[in-house]
Amino acid sequence: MTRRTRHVPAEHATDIASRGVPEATVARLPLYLRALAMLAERGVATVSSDELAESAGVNSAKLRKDLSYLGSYGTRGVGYEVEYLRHQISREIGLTQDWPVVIVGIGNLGQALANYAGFASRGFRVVGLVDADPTRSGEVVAGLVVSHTDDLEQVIREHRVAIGVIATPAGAAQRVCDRLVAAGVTSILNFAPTLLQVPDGVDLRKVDLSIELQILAYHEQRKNGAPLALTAEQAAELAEAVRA
Amino acid sequence: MTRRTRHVPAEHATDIASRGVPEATVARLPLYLRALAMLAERGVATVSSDELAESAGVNSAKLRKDLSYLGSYGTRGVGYEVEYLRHQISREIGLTQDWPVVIVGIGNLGQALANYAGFASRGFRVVGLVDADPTRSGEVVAGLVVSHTDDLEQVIREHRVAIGVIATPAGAAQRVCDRLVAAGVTSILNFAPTLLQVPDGVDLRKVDLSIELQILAYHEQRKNGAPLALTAEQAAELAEAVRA
DNA sequence: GCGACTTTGTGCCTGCGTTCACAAGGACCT
DNA sequence: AGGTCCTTGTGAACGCAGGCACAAAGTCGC
Repeated sequence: MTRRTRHVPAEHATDIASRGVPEATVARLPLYLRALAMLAERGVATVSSDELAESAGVNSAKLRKDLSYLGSYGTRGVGYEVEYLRHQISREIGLTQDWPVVIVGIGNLGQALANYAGFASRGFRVVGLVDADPTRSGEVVAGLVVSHTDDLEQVIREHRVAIGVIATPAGAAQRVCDRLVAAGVTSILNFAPTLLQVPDGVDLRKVDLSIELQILAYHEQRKNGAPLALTAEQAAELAEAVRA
Repeated sequence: MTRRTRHVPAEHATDIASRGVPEATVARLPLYLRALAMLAERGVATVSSDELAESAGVNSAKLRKDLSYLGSYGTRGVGYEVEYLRHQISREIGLTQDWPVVIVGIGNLGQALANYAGFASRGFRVVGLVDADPTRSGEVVAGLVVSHTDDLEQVIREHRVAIGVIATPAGAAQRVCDRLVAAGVTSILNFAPTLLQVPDGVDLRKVDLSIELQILAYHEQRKNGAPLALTAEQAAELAEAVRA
């Protein structure tokens, strides 16, 4: 029963519900939210954990446990009310409020992000597009005028931006990161393929496009490729295994 | 000592080294590879686990344990030879061979991926760009001519593509996925915000841009925002906690 | 050649996350 | 009103991953 409580001085009988949601659960809440959105669109009013779990692509026991961290929002014997659950999860993640976001680096990736519908539809509002290239300033991308990096701090303060997205080349990422932090940004999503240093209190998440491909390559190699291209030691070990 | 062995009939004294690398380790190998590349570029010949761990942003004990799954490539009292370790990790992931990749959906994201230098430099070679929009066929992106979706199967067979990248809208993703699988692709990286179904034997990884932002929003809400915007129940619970 | 020093490789412990299986609880029918 | 059926919520067991701390093993200086 004792859940993980962070920076909470005294442990009481029951934790405050909204605290102590495991990180793994938080990462899945958006999945459930999307599944619920699809169900709502189809006019489904009520859904069981089995059905919802299948829509989201997870185990139903895991789904129920995840939801139980948020509270008891289901009805035994019936299931979950789609709209109600949707609202509860949205509130838990913080999607009922508006999150102004600034995107730094308006290359192909930055533009893709600026145009990404998944942001706008979920409480995120891109309020600033910033690029270091002066020739791009003034250009309109996704309905927004691109600003020069010099104006980064102004954009952040003006719109009270708390979340920044870095889509610059690796070489510029740390400088941009430092400036974001200095200007008051406390959550950063980094697409640049480099390790960023942030002070305590700033959340940093990383999306690395090439790492995902490399992981796929690893598994791919182990499927059919591996037996065809053995190293000397592997061949020796395999031979031994077969002999036995 | 007994590591996880999958689909191996008999367990021998020592597992085949290249098997049984934990998934969490596989996901970090690309990190080490990048750190090593940076060190090599700086002319560093030898590196200790402490130094390399810092470059990669992980715990040094974890780094050593990860590397130990691949073999004993270090020298006690000295460290790891940068180039040698780099080669070993590359070979383990399968980056010493060439991986032809096809990208489906040449929107902003698809273009970003096609131009992404991190692919080419690590054994991945984009051999096909495919888009459903006929007006885009013939267009040149990242030095490649965009093909129409109709030619997808031909591109895959011609180049023996094993890895496909889906960067289409959500609605088209499953159809594209099915065709990739039917044409022989066995590893898929999906950027479309939707759940894909693949048969056994096909590896599927997902990158969801909006999920990452939502996770950040969750933590952001819990920093300073939460105390300012309590729900009625949260307020009641907080009051109770303070009273005690 | 030997001892001191350095760094790897790993045994062990701890904690988180997943899954099973079932009790608890509510709806619905009779 | 009572019983049956269904689905949630969760206790408990298990397995993977992370991290400490140390023994093993090599280098380097003398």
